[in-house]
Amino acid sequence: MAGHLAALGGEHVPRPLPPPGVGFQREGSRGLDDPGESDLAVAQSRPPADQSPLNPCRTANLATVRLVGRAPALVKPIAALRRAPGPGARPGLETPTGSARVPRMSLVTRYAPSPTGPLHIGGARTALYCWALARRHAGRFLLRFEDTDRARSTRESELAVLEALEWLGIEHDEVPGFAGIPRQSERAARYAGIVGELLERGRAYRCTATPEELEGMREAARAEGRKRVYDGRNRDAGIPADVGAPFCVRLRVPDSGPETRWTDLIAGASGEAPEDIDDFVIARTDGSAVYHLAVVVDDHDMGVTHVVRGREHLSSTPRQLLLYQALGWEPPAFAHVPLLVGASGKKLSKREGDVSVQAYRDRGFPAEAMVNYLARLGWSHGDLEIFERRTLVELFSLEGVGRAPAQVDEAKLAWVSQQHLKRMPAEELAAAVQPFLDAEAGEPVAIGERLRAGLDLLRERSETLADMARQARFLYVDELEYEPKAARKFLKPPAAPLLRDAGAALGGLDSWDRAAIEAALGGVVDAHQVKLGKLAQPLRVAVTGRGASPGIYETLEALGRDRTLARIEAAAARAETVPSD
RNA sequence: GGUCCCAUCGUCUAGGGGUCUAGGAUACCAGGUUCUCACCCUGGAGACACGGGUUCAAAUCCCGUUGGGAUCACCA
Repeated sequence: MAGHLAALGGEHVPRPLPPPGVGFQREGSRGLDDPGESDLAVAQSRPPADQSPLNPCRTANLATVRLVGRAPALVKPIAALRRAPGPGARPGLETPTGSARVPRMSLVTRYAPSPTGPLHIGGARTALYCWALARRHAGRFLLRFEDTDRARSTRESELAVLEALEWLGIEHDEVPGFAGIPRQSERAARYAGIVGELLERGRAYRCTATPEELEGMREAARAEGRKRVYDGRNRDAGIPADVGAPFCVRLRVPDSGPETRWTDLIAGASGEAPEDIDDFVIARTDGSAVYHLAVVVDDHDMGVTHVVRGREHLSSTPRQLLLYQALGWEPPAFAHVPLLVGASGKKLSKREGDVSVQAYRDRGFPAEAMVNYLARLGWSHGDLEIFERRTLVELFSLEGVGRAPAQVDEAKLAWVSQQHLKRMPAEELAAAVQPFLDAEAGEPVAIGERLRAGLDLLRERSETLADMARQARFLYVDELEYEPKAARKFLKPPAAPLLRDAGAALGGLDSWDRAAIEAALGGVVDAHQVKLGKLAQPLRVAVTGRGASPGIYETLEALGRDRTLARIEAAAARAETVPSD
């Protein structure tokens, strides 16, 4: 957090890059097939010993140890990867021979949001993929704010985005040559210089066409069925800077040429015929640069090698390619991630409810679960369903990303969340529930040994941290409130003697542990000649106030002797006074 | 409308000509376990959008149709 925020302030905060290969799987380090205590890599439904290529638990190790590509036997022929025929072989990330176009060690990705609101989960997923790709290849993951929309961009949103990424554990690296996180709004001079250069070299020209003229051209183009709208009237007019009329700057787009086609790392062969592309504006009348120019210049200046971004940018990529060409720069590799859609099947929007990362955090989904779910939404690796960040970094590959849009399914998110809750280390779990506990209690709650034990019992019964905090109420509130329905059903006169005897048996215990409690209650059950349920249910309501809870023995153990006895007494008294119906 | 893209159970996905009467996960249903709830276990139902090709053989390749989406700005 500190790093992020300081960086935002524009100060240079050194964050040394790890040496190549450091940070993940290294030679000699523990392999994935060693079931470590914190490793969540679980291939559902496959025996652990299975060595099929689908089981990451063994084979993936080969690929990561030396940070080279997958073992040759496991990698599909590059050509077959994405139905990407024709020229421009897929820029291989995983070629075993090491002949990848981009040297692996220098792989650089970036996430470049417009700070116009909170980070939504679609953006978070894109950032996650960028981050995972960079980490997987020991490269760097950079951040940049595209805040040229001055009206809608706010510092507050920048903060919100940073906070969301921070929470998700998506850490960005320092951008070489920049102080803090680059903002487009601060780079106007650089863009202007580039525009000037393009003008000088004849790759761009000034155009004085008015909005009205443009409107006319649009109509004409439509009427004639022409693809290009701009008729090129000022293309060769050689309009000087001192025309005395307002002008914008347009790029001279070639009539033909291959530079508008590329092999997208996710979408496959992509592109558009150059003759369909207008001489588009690169600098507005007020001299400011247009978005496409800014991205290209920024990505180049930041040394970005792999542009991983949302699918909505796919159709503007040809124009950016044209810019790279005009500038004489080598374009990066592109990977366009399919959109995330809501339950309606439409693009994610406010209509679907609050889909911001913050909203999910506030609802109690652990960050690890969000990362897991989001990563798995559109990306897959065999049957792997539950995994942690570390595993994602070891296994992530653009080849595993699908091409179809994905829909958010809260039911599955809930399941993923529960799986993480079940396996989270105690320390982590305590830290994660703390805010929910406090909120539920209305005051700070201290997590002692007892409460921690109680939390443990609730892991497999909770889908979210909020859920867990709610169920744990009986462990930390002084005044127990009964669920009306449960109390009506179980706290009745016939239960009173059972409760009193249980209280007496429990009160006479020397040690307060599960075994002793079980023995004591067993005695009561035997004495009354009833089944355990007859005692367990009233007891459960007595101590938890609810009809459902973890097993009764461990519940009492976690609650502690004093509270247990007091609550049994209170419940027995209540049971006696309630008229039998 | 132009251009481009996408299409396997409700959802996320595996699949890349034969190994597919299509696998896994989730959700759903039934049963088991059981002091409740959950977890867990077992079983069930559930998909190649449609139509043509190519081929001895198509979920897989080609064309078309349908449906969905993105994008077409001196927005980002």
